[in-house]
Amino acid sequence: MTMTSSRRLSTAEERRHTVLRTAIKAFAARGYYGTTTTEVAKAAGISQAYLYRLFPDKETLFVAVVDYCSARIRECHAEGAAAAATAEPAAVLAAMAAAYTELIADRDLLMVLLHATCASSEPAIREAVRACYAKQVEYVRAASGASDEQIRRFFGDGLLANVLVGVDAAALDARWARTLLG
Amino acid sequence: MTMTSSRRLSTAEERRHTVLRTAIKAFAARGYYGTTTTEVAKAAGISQAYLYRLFPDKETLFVAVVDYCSARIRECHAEGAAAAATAEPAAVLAAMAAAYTELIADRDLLMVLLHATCASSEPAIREAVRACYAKQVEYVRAASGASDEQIRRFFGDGLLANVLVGVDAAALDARWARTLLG
DNA sequence: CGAATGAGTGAGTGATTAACCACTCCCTCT
DNA sequence: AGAGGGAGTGGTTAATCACTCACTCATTCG
Repeated sequence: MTMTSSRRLSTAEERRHTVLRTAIKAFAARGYYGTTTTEVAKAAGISQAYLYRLFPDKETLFVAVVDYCSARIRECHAEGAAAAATAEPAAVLAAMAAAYTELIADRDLLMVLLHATCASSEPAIREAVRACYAKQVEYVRAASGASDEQIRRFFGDGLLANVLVGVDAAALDARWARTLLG
Repeated sequence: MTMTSSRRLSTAEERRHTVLRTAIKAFAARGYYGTTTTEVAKAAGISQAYLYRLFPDKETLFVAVVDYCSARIRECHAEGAAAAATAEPAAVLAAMAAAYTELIADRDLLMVLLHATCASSEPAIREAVRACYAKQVEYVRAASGASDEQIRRFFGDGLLANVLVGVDAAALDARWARTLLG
């Protein structure tokens, strides 16, 4: 509607993006049910009322955050695949796994996805989580050419890493933790 | 204190046990943050006020439910191990995995543990989850004599199964779901 | 019998929450 | 200059939550 030159992004769109980025931190701690919209707004540096101008309701906001995380993971896998030593499936998977391990080192993104899986009794959230897995599996398959069995093991390892980060197993000096951390 | 014969269990203790059993269903749907104490009380068939007589607060109640689930899983693993064809680690692990798959078919117990992992930003809950994993890993190790690598794969497979049940992947007719279900 | 004890509840309380509305400020275009 | 619209907020509301209290009913024991 407005002008025809420069300054393409409307400020509201920028804000929405800021909210998604900062909301990860907020939702990571206590998930969909346990996080208040006020906390999300504070993390983004805006009022709670304006948060509701940017997103119609809490569920839509959370789904948008999940989609954002899903996209970040796909970027991460892509970078990993690009850095693979050879084009062999196993090598590509290993490179992707390494990139993923680095990505989830900060915990927040990972915890959001764990929380999203938990909150999948809400239909809209379940769909977002399913879509996230669907895109990941198909991307990994396409980029690596790995077999079903390899892909399954890839995701099994990833989920184990998720949980270990989730309970902060690395901070423990216990045999079970060392066993699972490998 | 009371009499010396018969009727050993106090009724309150029986009630507490009923609550733990039925609370699994309640907490499974929306987790620690999303489930109200009223819902838990209703599921157990008692008033919310009496729930608070049986458990000092919501967190203690939830931790007790997690411990109860943890014990159920260990029983399940034990039954699986007992039914193993041979005493070889791989055979014992396979039998345990089969028993576990059967156990989580009803979703509820599994979802509680997933939710517990999510809620591990509460220190008491994190400790309960860690204890649950610790007991599982050490039990599996002792009962099967498997290597660290085998144990890691065992839990990776288990967690993948958890998530797939969590998002009800079996109900989908999509390639990614078939790949991960194996 | 009567007192004591434990099971169990109805009716709240204060705090918090998602969502809404009326409003101000500021920028841009005419 | 001034109108129009978008960015952004303070204040509120109806509902809901964890948790409490005063109370009743049933059993048990001396």
